[in-house]
Amino acid sequence: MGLDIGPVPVRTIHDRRSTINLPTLSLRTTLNSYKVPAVRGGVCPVAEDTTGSEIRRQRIEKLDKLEELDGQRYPNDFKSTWTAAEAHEKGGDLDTAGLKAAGIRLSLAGRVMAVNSFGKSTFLRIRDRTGILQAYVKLNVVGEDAYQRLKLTDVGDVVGVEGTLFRTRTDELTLAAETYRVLTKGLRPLPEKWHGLKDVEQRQRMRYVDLIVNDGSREVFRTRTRIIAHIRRFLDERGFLEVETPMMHRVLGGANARPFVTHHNTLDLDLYLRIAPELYLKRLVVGGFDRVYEINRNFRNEGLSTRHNPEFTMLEFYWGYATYSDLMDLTEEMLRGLVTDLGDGTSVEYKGETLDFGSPFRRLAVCDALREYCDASEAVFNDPDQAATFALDNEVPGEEADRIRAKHTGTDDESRRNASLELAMAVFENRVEEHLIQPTFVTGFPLAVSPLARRSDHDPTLVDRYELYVSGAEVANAFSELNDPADQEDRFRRQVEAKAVGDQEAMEYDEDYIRALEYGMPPAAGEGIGIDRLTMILTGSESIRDVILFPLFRPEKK
RNA sequence: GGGCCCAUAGCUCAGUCUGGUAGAGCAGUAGCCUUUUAAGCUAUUGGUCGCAGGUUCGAAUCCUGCUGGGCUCACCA
Repeated sequence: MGLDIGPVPVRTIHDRRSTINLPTLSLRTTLNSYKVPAVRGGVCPVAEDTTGSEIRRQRIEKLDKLEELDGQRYPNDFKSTWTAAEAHEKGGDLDTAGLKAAGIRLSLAGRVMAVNSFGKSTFLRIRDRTGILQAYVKLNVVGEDAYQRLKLTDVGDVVGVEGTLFRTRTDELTLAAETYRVLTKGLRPLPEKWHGLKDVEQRQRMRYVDLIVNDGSREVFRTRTRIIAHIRRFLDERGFLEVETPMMHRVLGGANARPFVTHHNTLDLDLYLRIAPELYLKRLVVGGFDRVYEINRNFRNEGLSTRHNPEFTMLEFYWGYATYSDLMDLTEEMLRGLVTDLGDGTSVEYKGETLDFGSPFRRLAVCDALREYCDASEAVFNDPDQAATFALDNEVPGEEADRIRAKHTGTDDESRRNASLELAMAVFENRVEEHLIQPTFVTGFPLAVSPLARRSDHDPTLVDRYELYVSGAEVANAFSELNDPADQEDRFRRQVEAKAVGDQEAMEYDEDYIRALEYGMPPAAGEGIGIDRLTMILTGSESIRDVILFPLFRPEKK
């Protein structure tokens, strides 16, 4: 059974503020020195949390002592001259004598990741956004006060060090401190230095901690950004214009999915969070931006899984005077370039398979796939009764099969074939997708499941559409666009009818979009690529939550 | 929503099968230590064993329910 929850209202911040309870602040009453700033609007975001209270108490005491030494608790006047990476660049080629001669001075700020103390001298590993540089602090060099600050330092604090570069006995480039300051005292201990933070839930709920301690996690999100930057560059170079279209829609459309609903107070207007930007981007093609793209969020009110987050990022782009066949070539070129740019070579290891992006991608029609993987007979594609039996044999729920048949009431050959193909499509989703490991363009989609795609010139029951599958998951969906307003009107009507027989994911009739098409949309082809899923494959992540910085979770219970 | 699995110190984990005073390493605290890098040595703090019931003389351990999470199925991209 599917999730049978209706549209979920999204409350505004204003609404939530008026209903939230003021949490108690345990520390405020037990620790005089824990100074809490006033919070606007009387809503304090600090919830009661006694986690590691003993350790926190000790660290707050250290913070007090630092204030006694320095006159303030959280100084913000420290400037680092170089990053850790720049220090390694400047000093990396010099040996002990060379460094002494060069006398390279710098100041560096970052988080303390490890401390090795010898009483009157101490090594610190300091990490900034670019990497790690070791610092060496000696009592007789920095003086009593600075060394006292050092003794009040814990792993996890943010510090600032100024000094010159030298090499240790083990030949490690190190900053010999002349001054030492604690910039931000960490009140909570970092996870264990060797095993790190492994608990999946904690890593995702407290991403800030995950990013501090897990190198792999930082790398995944850097790679995600590189992927998006690469795609932008690729499209920009080819004359595509990046735009932003509305996230709040009055008419549901552009995809088949269940929406979130929100509300505009002044206009007293219910709005959907968009499930796809498609219909707006194609309005822009009408407007003359015939190479246009958007990389942004979509929202779908459906279940959560390792492949689904309620908000996810899509690239959608539209290319005037091109066809879905041109798009296949462009997509291959884009992904091949991306894989080459990110790693070495044209293949990617994912879930124990070597995915080959170097060779031309396989192209496979839906019907051929069903013949190959499910032994479908010809009758399955033309006779709704045979198709229904085929569907039930392949674990399509009877309820779904009935609903599909109810949408196709005509008795002519074309209607019968439409019904058969839509049933066959359900089997494809159940039985074929999992086999499509290597990048594969699946073509020959039924018109019945493609309300926005251009009808095939060779078969009126098919459309010029493909989906790209990689590692058994849909990564892209593309088609030659339907720009015949009369045909589009007819397709919208069918969506409305489908909604009437219980298809909760069907689109609504979009009058304004029809009007736009009546002004004339140039022939065009468009594609959507799931950035999260692409990132999963290119970073070796098995869960979508590993490539989304802050995935949706149930609220933490107190 | 169904199935399987998990929840013990700030973190990583033993202990559960076979019920008998709550354990280790790291982190922390107090010392020693001026070239370490999972530094070392000595001592030591820290737990309502996810929550609520039940069985029992006695429950981290057995039973039931609940909460949160993971995988998976369904829905979907």
